[in-house]
Amino acid sequence: MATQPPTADTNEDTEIEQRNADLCNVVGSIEEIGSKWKLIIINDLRDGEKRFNELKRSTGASSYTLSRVLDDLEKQGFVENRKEFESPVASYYSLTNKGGALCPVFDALDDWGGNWLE
Amino acid sequence: MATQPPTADTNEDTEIEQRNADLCNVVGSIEEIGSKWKLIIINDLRDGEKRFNELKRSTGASSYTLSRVLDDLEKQGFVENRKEFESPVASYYSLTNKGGALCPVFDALDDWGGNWLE
DNA sequence: CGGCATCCTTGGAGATACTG
DNA sequence: CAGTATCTCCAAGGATGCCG
Repeated sequence: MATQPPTADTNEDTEIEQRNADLCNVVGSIEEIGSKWKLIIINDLRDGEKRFNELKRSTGASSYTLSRVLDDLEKQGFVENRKEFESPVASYYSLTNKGGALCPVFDALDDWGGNWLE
Repeated sequence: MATQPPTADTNEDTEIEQRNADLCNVVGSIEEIGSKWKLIIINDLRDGEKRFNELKRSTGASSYTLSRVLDDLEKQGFVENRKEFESPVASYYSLTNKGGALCPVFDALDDWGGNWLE
């Protein structure tokens, strides 16, 4: 992709706008979930429903952080919470469709890691 | 960070290790590039070579941040730097193979954004 | 143009302790 | 078990200035 010289820039603007339209999705996505804990937690929930302390153990997040991030993810619509009020309270977290739709992203990450990590 | 549990551990560890084996690639990847600016900058370089101030404009990062993150990315092997010392110095940044191999991740993000953003 | 050096503010996040 | 409440600390990152 050679940078076009400033001559005959008729198409350049639209090209750039086109590109921005392209990249906006990525940047927007990054703004939404581009933080370490969000990514790790969402990824961890790909296995299916998990409870609070289970997540705490598997992600290594403190309960404070976990609580906050889960709350955030729930508000953003990535995660669902289901509570059972019997005996010792149990609350289960799982991905919504929106959250589950991120699987290809993690698959790609997994793939990349397999080739380039270590 | 290896927190030693005071009480003798159960066979829970093997379970966790098993899980880590599965998720390690993803988590490892996230640990390496799971920060907003790194992702945004790498994504921005997918178009090809860009110079410092070009990146500064297109990413919106301050020169301080941009400089730091680029430096980091270079050390991590995601980004390459090419300098031209003539006239006003020019330095161009581009993705290495390792960095370019992340394209599928961004494609997946782009795809996701297209469906779930806005 | 590229990019450090500084100062300063914010919040991300660990540790710990406490409740329903 | 599933959180909430503090307290605290440190790194991320904006603003600004300077310099080759």
